[in-house]
Amino acid sequence: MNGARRNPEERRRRIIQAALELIPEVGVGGLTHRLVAARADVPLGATTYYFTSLDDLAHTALTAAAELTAEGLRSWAEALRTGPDLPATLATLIDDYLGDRSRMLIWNELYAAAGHRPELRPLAREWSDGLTRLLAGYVDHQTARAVAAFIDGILLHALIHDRPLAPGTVAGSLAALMTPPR
Amino acid sequence: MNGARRNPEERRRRIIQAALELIPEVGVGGLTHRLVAARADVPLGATTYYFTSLDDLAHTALTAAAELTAEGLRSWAEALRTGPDLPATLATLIDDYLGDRSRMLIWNELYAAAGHRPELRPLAREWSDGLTRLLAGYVDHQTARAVAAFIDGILLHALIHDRPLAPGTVAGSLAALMTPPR
Amino acid sequence: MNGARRNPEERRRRIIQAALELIPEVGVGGLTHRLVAARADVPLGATTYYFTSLDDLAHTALTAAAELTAEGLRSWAEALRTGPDLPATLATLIDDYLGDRSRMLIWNELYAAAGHRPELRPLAREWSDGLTRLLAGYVDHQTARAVAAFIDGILLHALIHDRPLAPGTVAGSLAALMTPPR
Amino acid sequence: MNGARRNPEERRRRIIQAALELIPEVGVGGLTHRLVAARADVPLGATTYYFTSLDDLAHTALTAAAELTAEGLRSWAEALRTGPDLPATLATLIDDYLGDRSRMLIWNELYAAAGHRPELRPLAREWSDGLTRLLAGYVDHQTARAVAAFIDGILLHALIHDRPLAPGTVAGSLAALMTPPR
DNA sequence: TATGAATGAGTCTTCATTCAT
DNA sequence: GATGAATGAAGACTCATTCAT
Repeated sequence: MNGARRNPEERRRRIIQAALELIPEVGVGGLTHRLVAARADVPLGATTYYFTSLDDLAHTALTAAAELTAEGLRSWAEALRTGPDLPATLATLIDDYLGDRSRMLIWNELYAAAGHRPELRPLAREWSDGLTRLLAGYVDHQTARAVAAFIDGILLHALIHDRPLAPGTVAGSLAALMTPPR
Repeated sequence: MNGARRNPEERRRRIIQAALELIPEVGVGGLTHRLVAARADVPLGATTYYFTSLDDLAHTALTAAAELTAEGLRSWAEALRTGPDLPATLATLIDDYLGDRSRMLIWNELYAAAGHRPELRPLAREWSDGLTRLLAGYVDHQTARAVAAFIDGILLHALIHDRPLAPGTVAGSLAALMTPPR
Repeated sequence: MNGARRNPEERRRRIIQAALELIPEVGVGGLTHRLVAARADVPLGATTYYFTSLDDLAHTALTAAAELTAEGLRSWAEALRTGPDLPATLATLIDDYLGDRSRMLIWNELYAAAGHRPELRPLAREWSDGLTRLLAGYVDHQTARAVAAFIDGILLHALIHDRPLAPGTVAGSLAALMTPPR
Repeated sequence: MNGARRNPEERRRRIIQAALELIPEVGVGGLTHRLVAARADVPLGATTYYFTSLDDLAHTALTAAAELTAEGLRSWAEALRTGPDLPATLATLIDDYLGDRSRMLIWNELYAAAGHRPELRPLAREWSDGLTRLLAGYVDHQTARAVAAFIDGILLHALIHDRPLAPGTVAGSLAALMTPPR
């Protein structure tokens, strides 16, 4: 009777979505079939039916997060292309990102998990590599890497400090980083 | 006859040390009494005898890591005081840090764990706050925060990339960040 | 092929039955998952699958015992309604009860457990309250309470003495208790 | 320096006293060396040093409780000897007893424990037998047993009901029980 | 195809008891 | 004589995974 509920693709998506909601709350390591099934409001069996194992589920969810990130990068690209001032636009984009704490937490979990699960490293690199590629359209590659690292540092700081760096400061620092030495 | 075995302080230290070895391998969430006991080569009961709970053990180990970090900061302070050129000295220190992958992994685990375990946030802040305080002796506070964030970003990048940023690039970026705009 | 094993209701009942068998042997506090699972001839996991916790299991078993007691009271009611002489009939019923040592032990365990587990008190009151209600159909309420207390005292004595009170004595005492003072 | 603390007899007594305090709170089965040692404010080792095993400790504590009960019976004997009216005096004594909930709980624990630990049965019988002996000085033996059972029933009821039987009712019932049928 | 009952391995934790000091 | 460090057995409980239906 409930077509949507019975749609396999939809089921998978709900489960992944539930996992993504839970990761910021309990960490990747805190995921359990039961927790995910309850959050997704699907039967317990569904989580093992649609995914080979819990690891598979976690990996799929993190891949989905990476895909979302790729989308985010595309919108950054668009903004940078049309924005008037590179550092200021970047600072604004970063400030927007800071508003999505859960996205940052997922990413941080991914970094940590990649530390002891090598198969996650390519996934963990996606954001940073994509960001570097994007920036490399404006500055040289080494500088792009440095700026990407700086941005990651800013996000990391925001996670554990009550007050993030002020956008103005960020913009200034970005400008300094990206301006070729006189 | 068995003096070593009867040395409580030594026992505690061995257990903490084992936990610190394991965190980079399995993550904070991957710690188990059994794993720690086996690594420390102490009976299973010892891990619960010396620590109220596994959480207590993990927290104690992370606190010990923070203490090591504080020591590291003191040696950075010394190096900066005597070093000729601030950015170059910092770049060297960072490069040294990059050699201690396990220390970086522990720190990263701490960041991630702090994301869903608020009681760890003060601990997670220690490195970043200490670094900021140190830098604030040389530049204004906002800049110090930005530089600290940058350094954390560099370390993070090194964790997931095969090749870290070149010290020369780092030194250049630091100089740019720390030089007051003309 | 294994129909019986797949019958959840049956499983639950077996586990509860096992607990009820064990309580007289080891006490409520002596119940363990392992003990119950072995007695019920079910896998260890079944005891935690069907009951939230060991406390839940014990509570459920005691509730089942209370239900049996309620049935017992209904048959007492029937017997008293049709019996010729109230005290003599009661004495006979009590004497019958004395033959079921395990039921008495369970009830005694419940009383003791209720002493330090307040959530069991309502359950512990069921027998005594039901009995009082029943008797209140024949004598005034205060007397009914006194008689109910007397009956409980008789049962208690039987538990620790080799030889219970003689039914004749019991009948005489009941008659004395229930006869309005001249 | 602290002579009392170092006095072995005193130590034993403190431990037993602690156990007696704890039994109403956690039950006989809930006793642990640690709990008792903490309550008695003695080192953990003392509880195993002065008692062969935890069972021994519990048994000794219950024996001490029985001894207290024997004392209680002596004062009942004295009261009954000098009191004007037997049922009324007994009712008063019972009412006093009801005020000492912890003593009732200990006794109830003893009854329950005796159910599955036969070695405790003689101890459990002490109160009831002593009471019967005492009453046998005033009424025939069978009646004495019945009255003793009634009194135990009253105490039991008080444990699980908020409101005990009224002393007046108790006195009336006792009078009825103890008056030879006309 | 989909489910949820079922299981047993593995987790943290408690604790009686031992024993070196 | 006394203590408290130490240990390993055992307990409650969780959960990934399997599989009958």
